[in-house]
Amino acid sequence: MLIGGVYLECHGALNSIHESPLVRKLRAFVALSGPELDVLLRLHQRRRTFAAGHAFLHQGHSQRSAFILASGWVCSYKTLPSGSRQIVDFQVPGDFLGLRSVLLQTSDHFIEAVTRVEVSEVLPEELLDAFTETPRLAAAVLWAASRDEAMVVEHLIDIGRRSAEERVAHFLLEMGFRLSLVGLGDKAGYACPLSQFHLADALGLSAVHVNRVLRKLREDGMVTFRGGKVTFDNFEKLVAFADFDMAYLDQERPLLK
Amino acid sequence: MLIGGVYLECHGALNSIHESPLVRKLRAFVALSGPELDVLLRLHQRRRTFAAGHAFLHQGHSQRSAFILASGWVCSYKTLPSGSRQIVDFQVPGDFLGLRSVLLQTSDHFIEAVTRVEVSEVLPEELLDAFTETPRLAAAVLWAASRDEAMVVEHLIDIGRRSAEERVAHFLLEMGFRLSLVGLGDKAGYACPLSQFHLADALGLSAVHVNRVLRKLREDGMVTFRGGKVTFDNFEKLVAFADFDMAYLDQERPLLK
DNA sequence: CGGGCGCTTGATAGGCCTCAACGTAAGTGG
DNA sequence: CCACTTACGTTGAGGCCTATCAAGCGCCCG
Repeated sequence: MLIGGVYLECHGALNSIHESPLVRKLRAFVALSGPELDVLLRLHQRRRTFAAGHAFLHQGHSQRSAFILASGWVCSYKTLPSGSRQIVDFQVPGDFLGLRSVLLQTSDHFIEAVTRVEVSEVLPEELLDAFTETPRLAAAVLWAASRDEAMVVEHLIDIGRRSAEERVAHFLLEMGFRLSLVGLGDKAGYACPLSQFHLADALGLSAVHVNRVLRKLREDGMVTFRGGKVTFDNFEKLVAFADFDMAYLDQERPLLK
Repeated sequence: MLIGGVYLECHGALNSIHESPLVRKLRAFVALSGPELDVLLRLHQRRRTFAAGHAFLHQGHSQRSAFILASGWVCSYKTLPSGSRQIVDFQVPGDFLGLRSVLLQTSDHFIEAVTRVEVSEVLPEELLDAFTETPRLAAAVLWAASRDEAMVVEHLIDIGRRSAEERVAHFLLEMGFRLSLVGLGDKAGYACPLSQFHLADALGLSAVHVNRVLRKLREDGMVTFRGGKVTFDNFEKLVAFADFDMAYLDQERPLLK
């Protein structure tokens, strides 16, 4: 997809475990020891690539693998008989995919690549071995997974009780914050490969209305969504307008010493 | 609250572990052995009662305990600065409360008693001990917790992509199905202590509109919500109308042998 | 008996959807 | 190199769905 060529990717093999977005994210929560880094490196062995638009996990399938997202964006969604779809969440580099469907054996939604993506496939045994071998690592991963679930809840509130403008503003901030955890964004903005249709499907709006709302937010000098980039024109104003609470994402000190 | 007196409660001490709604629910997933029942009994020791309307878990607090809900309904919600609130989920007898906030240490929402409730308080050590002692039990509990999370996702779709009528219909069916797992409801209906305001806050609607929608559903002969009771006047028609998928809740055979 | 809470119903307003047309940019094949 | 295609973005008109405001009813309880 690569809109306008501004979309960042990290090509090639993983030269060092320190390049992994997952490692970068986990380090914000827990200081990782040498053996723990070794285990993480082991989990990154089986690299795979999927083309943009490819759905690689299907509703109802008993999925045998989990994936660590190395580069690119994916989305998980459900469809309704009316034909419309609801995007439940987006995943960005450093996120786990299908963690729950390994630990338990339900895949109740689709997962589709938004851009071309690179993932590391993790077999169930490998994951369980890694967790028993390094419990602290398991705690850190589950902590991150739980934070993702907290965001699904926040997403629900977004849709249930906020106006269209607030929804869009809140969503753009949230994605920015998640990306900043893996070094792919800051208070100035970030590269975003999503179309206005993606926003619409995620926020329960029509694409037409998303377009109008984006124009309004741009004209109000808060945020610009254009050409595959999100630019925060006035970060503080946007945070106030969207009632964005960074507390539930902000983890200053490592969780475990 | 006890609307109309029809609301069912199980009073008094737990005479037998078999009376526990949690045991009843877990049994649908896994055949429980004697030792496992003993462990469950141990978790039920510390009984507590909360009055209707009492909020016993607060946003931001570091909660030290989990609870097993024995009787009554509770709801978990978040509030917005505008004053409105979004109910994320309801819990009914047999559900765990605050499981995540024990395993990890975040409580990002409120939990409030809808009716007078009876709970068993479970200390973190007790829970972790029980899980290491009987891993199959841990799997069953996590399975149930995962099913609850799947319902939050379904709830999100409810709000994002369904009309008000479909939302209400889908919600009433979902609660009915959850209650049937613990023997508190069937295809005829169930006792429901919720007010129309509760429905509104859960479904992202105004109470006034909920009222109109309920009238419509009643006049169309599908479901009656009145006097603390939900009556399915035409179960099949309602399921079809709401596009209710029982697959993700329906667990015919036990998960583990 | 008065007051509060929940339910009910009507009138009005507005947010968001749908339909529709057009612009722009990138990819494709002759 | 250009016509064609496709995808995404933009803008307008009209209308439905749902919120808001407001008033009244019934019931329970102090």
